[in-house]
Amino acid sequence: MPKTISNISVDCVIFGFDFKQLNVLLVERKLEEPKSKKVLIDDWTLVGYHILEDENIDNAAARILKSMSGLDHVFLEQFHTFGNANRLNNPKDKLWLKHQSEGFSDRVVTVAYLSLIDSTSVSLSLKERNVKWYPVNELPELGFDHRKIFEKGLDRLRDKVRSEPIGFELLPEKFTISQLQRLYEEILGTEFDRRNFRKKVLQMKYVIPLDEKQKGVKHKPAQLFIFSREVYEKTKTERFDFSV
Amino acid sequence: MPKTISNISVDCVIFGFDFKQLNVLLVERKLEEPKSKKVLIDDWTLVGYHILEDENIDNAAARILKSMSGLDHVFLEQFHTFGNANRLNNPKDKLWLKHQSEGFSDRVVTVAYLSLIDSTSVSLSLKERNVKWYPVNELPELGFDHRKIFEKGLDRLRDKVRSEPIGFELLPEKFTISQLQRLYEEILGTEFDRRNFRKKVLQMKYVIPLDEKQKGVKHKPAQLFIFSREVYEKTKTERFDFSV
DNA sequence: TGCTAATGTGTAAATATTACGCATTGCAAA
DNA sequence: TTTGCAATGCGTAATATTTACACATTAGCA
Repeated sequence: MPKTISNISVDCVIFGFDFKQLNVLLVERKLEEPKSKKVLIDDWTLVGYHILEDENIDNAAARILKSMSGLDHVFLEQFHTFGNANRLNNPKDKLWLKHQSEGFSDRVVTVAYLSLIDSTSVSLSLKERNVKWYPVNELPELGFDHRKIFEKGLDRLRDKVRSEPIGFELLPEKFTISQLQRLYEEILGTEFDRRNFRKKVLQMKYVIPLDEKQKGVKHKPAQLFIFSREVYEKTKTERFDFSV
Repeated sequence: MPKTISNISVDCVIFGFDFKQLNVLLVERKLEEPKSKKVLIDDWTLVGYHILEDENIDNAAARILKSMSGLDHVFLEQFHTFGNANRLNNPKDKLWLKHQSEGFSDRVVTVAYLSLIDSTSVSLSLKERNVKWYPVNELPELGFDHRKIFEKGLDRLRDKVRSEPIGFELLPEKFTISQLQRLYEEILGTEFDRRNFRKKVLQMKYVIPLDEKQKGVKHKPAQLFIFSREVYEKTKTERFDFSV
């Protein structure tokens, strides 16, 4: 691995959706006293890493995302940079950094990314550290200033999902209209009328009905749809709008 | 001046409005061969500077903005971080950096800020370098990757002005409805129907009519209004919307 | 006094949003 | 085989919002 830049890092707020809840991907941060095995730190963080010399920041984020999820070419977008002088100054964080092998600066600026992935297609590669999906409203204690970063990422998702068709990134390629509705309701914390929601979606020419139905459900199976970015780009004149 | 961090900077895209055009504040970047006086570089850049050790990034931006405009407590918001490995690698930029006294890294990540100021209240403090307002569609050649930064800043302004009441930041405290309309038309590149625009604005309870009229115009003087952020925050339930 | 260049107001038509009820389908239990 | 369940799929009326558009008013200035 080439050398990293000691004072610049990237953190990813990676969202997934399991048809019930909106989840975020976290990594366990655990530190034990070598001899006594006493637990010094046991909390969670977003996934992140320092950027490499000669590496574009976007590429650093993509690298980290791929190493965690195995996924490439998914929605990944910078949303904010956190660089307060004291952001790594609380005792636990200092302790953690001291125990890391690499020589990190004590003043690190981190560029935060928002990522949306189809979590049904991902099996977490656990590697040496514990990685887990947490529902966004049941988060454990987060290290560093990651709570703040997470909140801002969620805000950005909520903002953006209303004006751009990025919700689809959280669903499998083929999805039903109810699944899409549940997703939007989860993200925005609202409820839509089922019939009006359907009407609205059917107007979007880039949400394309398939000749195929849902399987393995114990009720009337719903029709499946796909999202076409190509059609979306072509017909962009109509404003995308999922306002509450 | 305390020491700066060599690989992290801040750049500000500062917008102003002169009731006709939307302008951006630029600084001249000029370099002459010491002996022959041959002009090696003569172009323009956004205003920016490296951050100081122990200085929060937001504070660095505020410091730079104040040093240029004399203004404090104006609209200032981070919008994107630019950190491609090669962003300062073109010959002119390398030459410029070589001639700067301070020891800058050749890999600098810059955090870009969007600022909106009432340019009618500002007299530029020229200092040692030439500072000028340029209409956003008549920009001169920009150094570094500042063209790209500017474009993204303008995009952000256009986005944001439609969903949040930030346009007022570009106007004097007291303004007429036509001035507000011209501002929105300039930013969004559209035209609004005068009567419908007025109707819309008058519905906003946080745009408050004064018992005072425009002076020094040679036609029927218009009523003056002020924007009240306080009232806005209180009545935020209604969505702010200046969609095209 | 009259001209000019803006401001200031109201209404009808078109469009978009909301509210809401009933028939249909496939599975599973009786 | 029938019946009940749970969700899908469809249509219409009421309401709210947006758009289009025309004429009277005011202050400065010639």
